[in-house]
Amino acid sequence: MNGQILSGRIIEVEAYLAFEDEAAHSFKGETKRTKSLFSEPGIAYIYSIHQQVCFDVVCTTPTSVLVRSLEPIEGIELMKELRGKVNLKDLTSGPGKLCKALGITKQHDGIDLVNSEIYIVDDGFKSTEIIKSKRIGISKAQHHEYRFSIESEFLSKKT
DNA sequence: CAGACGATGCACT
DNA sequence: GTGCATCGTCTGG
Repeated sequence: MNGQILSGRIIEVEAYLAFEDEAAHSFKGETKRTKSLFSEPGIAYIYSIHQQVCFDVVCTTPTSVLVRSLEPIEGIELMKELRGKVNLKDLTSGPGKLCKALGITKQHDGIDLVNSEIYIVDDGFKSTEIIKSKRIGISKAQHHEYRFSIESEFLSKKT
């Protein structure tokens, strides 16, 4: 962003299935808001909730993965600037937070995540363990264990 | 147009 | 852990 690289390691995600998942936005069918979900795989689905925005990666439409938490790697100072003065551990520890920290807005909704200014790469990091747990912050279908996180020094600092 | 809702963040206990 | 502010989007009239 602005010639500055902002990067972070994804340490927590949640999966949202196509139609059998009552909590997914795709459950009620396509709307103006969810059109990116039904568009094509490999793009970003960015939606607003309350005063925040959340960032999804569309898999097989309309199935998506919500990026819940990030470990800041590059551009930390700029992230702090974008977020306002916050502690490092709070910089990207939530869907809305990480979007603001990375400068992601709704104008990025539906963009290609391979050839755009926002992209995901494999940094070769091998997690020792994938932690599976129940999803958080939703009112429906909470029993599904579609929340996945990885071991991280950053994560252990939080707790 | 009015009303309801939410994949949140923040302050507080 | 709990409660609430707050606003874009969806739905119904």
